Amino acid sequence: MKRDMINLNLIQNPPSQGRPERRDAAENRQLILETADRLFAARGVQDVCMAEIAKEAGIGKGTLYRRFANKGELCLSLLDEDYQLFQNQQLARFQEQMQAQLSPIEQLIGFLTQLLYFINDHVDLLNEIEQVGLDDASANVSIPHWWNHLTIRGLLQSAVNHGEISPDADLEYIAGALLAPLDSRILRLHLTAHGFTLDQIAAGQESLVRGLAR
Amino acid sequence: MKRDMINLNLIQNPPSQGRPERRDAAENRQLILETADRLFAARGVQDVCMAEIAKEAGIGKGTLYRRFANKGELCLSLLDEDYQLFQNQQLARFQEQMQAQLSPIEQLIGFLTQLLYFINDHVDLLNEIEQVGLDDASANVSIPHWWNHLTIRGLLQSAVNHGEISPDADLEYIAGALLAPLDSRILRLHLTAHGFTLDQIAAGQESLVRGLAR
DNA sequence: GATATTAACGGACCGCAGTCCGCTTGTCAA
DNA sequence: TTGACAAGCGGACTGCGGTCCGTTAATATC
Repeated sequence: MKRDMINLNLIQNPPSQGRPERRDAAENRQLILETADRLFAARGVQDVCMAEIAKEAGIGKGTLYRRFANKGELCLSLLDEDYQLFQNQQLARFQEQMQAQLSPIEQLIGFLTQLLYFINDHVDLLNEIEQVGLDDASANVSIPHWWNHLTIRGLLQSAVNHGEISPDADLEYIAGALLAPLDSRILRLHLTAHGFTLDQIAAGQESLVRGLAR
Repeated sequence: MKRDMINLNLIQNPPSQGRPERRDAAENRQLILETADRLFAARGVQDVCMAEIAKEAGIGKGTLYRRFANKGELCLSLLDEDYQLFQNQQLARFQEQMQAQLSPIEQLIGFLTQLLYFINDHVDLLNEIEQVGLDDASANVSIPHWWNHLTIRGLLQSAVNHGEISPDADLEYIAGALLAPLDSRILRLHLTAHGFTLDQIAAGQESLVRGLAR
């Protein structure tokens, strides 16, 4: 069975539906992204407010919010490039590993490790992204989250097909449970309050996944 | 080996250190708790703001914040009674189950299920509690979280001693990983966006725990 | 090039969490 | 009873995320 691993790519950098942005609007989008990137790098995502980004970019707050509905969406756009790179790297890895006949369980362990490091590298942006939409019912979940979930689910399904995991397993939930400790808020908790190290987490993940295989 | 399961009980309902509260202060604390409880019940935790609680209680905002440093702390106090009840119930359960010689793994599954339902019943309060302190480095973690973690860890340790789990396992991390999907924010995500049911989650948890046992 | 249309723009504005500080009052010792 | 003082008190204030709406200007059509 083929896994559904098309690069989703529908983060909303250019809105891509309706007619294209006016030139000034497109310029501002770029300007905002560059400004935000610079300010975030200098003083941390948490400590830079939207008004400041607008001011520093020399535009009004209304303009900023016309481009990006909220801080999370801005952060999502900022993450976009790196995340697409990550997706493509993983896709390439899967290709190699498939040819090398690496078992799905091993692939899953590898993916979770890679994901762990990626998330750790972008905790602050992701934190802002995940903060958004606690009331919004659906659309609650950021796009990266869904791709991660889908990928893990796909690997689990492969493992079932490969006989490594019982066909009775609830793959949908297991994927969610494996992903939960990688939520940026939880990860941060684990790293700071609990004092876990990245290697420790990677090892722990691995042992959990191995537990799934019989 | 005995598990460390003293009822922590040090939620800060009366502050319990330093001299006792002045009478007016204690009255206000009660008044605030009752008012908040009523408003939250009527319109939801998220939709009631601190100013409204103060106004409805007929006190100033400063007074409110003198009693409770932030909304999360207020919610924690509101949760206190129920949570202590929960703790005691679980402690009693463990007693029974120990006498019935139920294996630690089974006890853990039972505990996680009970915890799932408890958290589900109090998602809104917990959500507010967990929102707090993303920058605070330590003290980040709410007291309930620690007790839950400690309890799970204790049960895992018993399972190791009982030969159900490999002694090489990283119990500290595993406890964290099992608890992660029960974080109120993640649980809410799972219930709404993913559409998981409580029974599904309980079953999924159980299968993960069984996977840990060899 | 003139004109209409439609999106972009900017900044005043709102609501909420949390802080500050000058005023008031309970409590305890004399 | 009184007086001193720590604790309690209230509400104006700040900062931030996000919205609104009157004004401006880019494009499309003639």
